[in-house]
Amino acid sequence: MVQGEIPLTDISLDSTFEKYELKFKAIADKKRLQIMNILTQKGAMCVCDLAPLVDMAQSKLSYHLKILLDANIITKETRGTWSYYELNHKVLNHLLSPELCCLFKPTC
Amino acid sequence: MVQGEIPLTDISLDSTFEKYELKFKAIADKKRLQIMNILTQKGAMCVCDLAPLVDMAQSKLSYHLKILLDANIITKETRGTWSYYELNHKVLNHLLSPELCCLFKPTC
DNA sequence: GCATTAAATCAAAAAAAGTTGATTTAATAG
DNA sequence: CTATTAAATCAACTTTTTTTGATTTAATGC
Repeated sequence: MVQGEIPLTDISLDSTFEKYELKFKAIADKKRLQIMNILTQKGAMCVCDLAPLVDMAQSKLSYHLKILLDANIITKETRGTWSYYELNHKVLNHLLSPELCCLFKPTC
Repeated sequence: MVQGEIPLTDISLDSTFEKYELKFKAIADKKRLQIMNILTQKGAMCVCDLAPLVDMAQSKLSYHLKILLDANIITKETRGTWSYYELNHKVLNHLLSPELCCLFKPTC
């Protein structure tokens, strides 16, 4: 492509699509939606307390939490030996319809 | 599990999560988001006209369109030898935030 | 009928995502 | 310092998804 003809709009759309691919991939999983739902009910939780609730081995759960964390769907706060994970409502509200967001609000 | 102790709520949540897994998986892909964006601009399109725009072989494009169609993100109407695909705005509006839906509206 | 075009489908291969059990890192308590 | 617990990471493996090129199905025009 000749200089000066770079389609700036397409490039930014492309990185927009990449951004949402990451986020939608993170929530495009039954188990991760279940994790999100439990975090909705319980607020912040550590891996060791979450594992029995979702019936997952620790390493598997850490793997799924990392995917949600990398997509900014959840946040992490480490206190001592524990890591507490929590839903990132701001990002979810930006992403999902109000109707769907209700799935991730304790009051709905 | 003993009869009568079936957790109805969890079962329905489970099928809810499965439903959204399918839908989010469909849109959790850069190429499919690009297809959706082009359908936003152009309205209904047939495979043969869409293929060069997204720079994809016919079989590959048909594969991705089928995934979007199965998730009800797009609709299909066959006229003669042609199949016209179109965005399903109703489903998208239910799924995505108004902010995000703008990505898939020609007027935004 | 035959040739042409559109699009779906198929099977094999490649790539990506998820699972498993073990190991590592790091904080805490004794 | 040692033992214990929490959680991340790793490597091998399995499963799922995507890609590719070829084939099939079906509609149209001659």
